[in-house]
Amino acid sequence: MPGRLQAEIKQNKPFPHPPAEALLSILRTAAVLEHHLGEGLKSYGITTTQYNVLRILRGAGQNGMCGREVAERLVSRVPDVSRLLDRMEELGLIKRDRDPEDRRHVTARIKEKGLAVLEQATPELEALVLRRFSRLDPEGLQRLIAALEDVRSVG
Amino acid sequence: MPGRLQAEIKQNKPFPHPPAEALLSILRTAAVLEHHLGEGLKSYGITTTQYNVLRILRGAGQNGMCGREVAERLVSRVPDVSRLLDRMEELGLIKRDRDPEDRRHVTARIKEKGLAVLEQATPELEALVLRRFSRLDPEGLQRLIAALEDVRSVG
DNA sequence: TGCCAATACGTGTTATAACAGCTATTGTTG
DNA sequence: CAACAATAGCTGTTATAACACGTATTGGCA
Repeated sequence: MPGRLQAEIKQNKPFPHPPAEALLSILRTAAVLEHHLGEGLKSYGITTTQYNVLRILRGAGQNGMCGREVAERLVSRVPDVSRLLDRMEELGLIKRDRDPEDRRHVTARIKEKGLAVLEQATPELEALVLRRFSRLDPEGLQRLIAALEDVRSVG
Repeated sequence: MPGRLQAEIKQNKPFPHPPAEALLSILRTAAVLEHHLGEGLKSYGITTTQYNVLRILRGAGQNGMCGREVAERLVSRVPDVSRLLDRMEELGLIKRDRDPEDRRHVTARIKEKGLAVLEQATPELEALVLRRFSRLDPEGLQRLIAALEDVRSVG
């Protein structure tokens, strides 16, 4: 079998070595998933990054969280959290207040509208994710997770 | 073990279910790899997307390739190939000529400078990739590739 | 206390991604 | 052959990512 990723990106030559194929597999799969998730969220008017921020802030509850903490918890590094939160505040999804204890911090909290969007969008995303991974059994999932963990932990 | 991805993104609660963890693993790993590759390419003045285009055009040889074909072969979907190729032409990496056979097509070809950049950058990237995947044995690599293939092929 | 580094944000700017719409060229079909 | 659809590419615009730098606030230390 010539490998389906080769067909997907219309590559004729065989891959020089498996690590390169694995690399491309990861990048391409992530691109596909990101695109798919983005499409699913489009009707809610938010991006995947914004969805993640909402989940993070919901997890923080009424205490809220400052911008740096949000940035640390994001899946992919975002060097411009200020304006990301700006936009979300404009959309009415979150609010921000300067922390009176340490006036350098700005504490962000999720608002009702943000919670509502999260609750509406999540079931759809869950279903989407379940379908995506439906061909992998529990053991396959764990192996996949562990392998990716190995890739990241090399640094 | 509480799972290292949870520590990485400072998540305290356990993941609701393995597919969600797998999804985040893929997205996060891709982000890390993309960033890492981007850093490696920075000294050559090109992005990972441009590097991919150079590889694609080198593969096409003197026949070159039209923009639509390049787009199809890219790892992640790029809806704006015209300006991507614009920039690469400005950098002197490629050249473009309108195809006299079918004047709708614009055939792109790699230039000497593009080949030179490719030859300089590739060994560094290869080393980087090999190190990244060094903790996976051949079987682990094949399983990873197959699992990601399963995820993509659900559509 | 006064200086200085560190921290957390904000801002300015450029580059690129994403989306929609437009033009030129070719193929198709009545 | 004329009209029309399909294809390939370009352009305009907005939004976002990425980077560098500036500002306010705090904490540490001589």
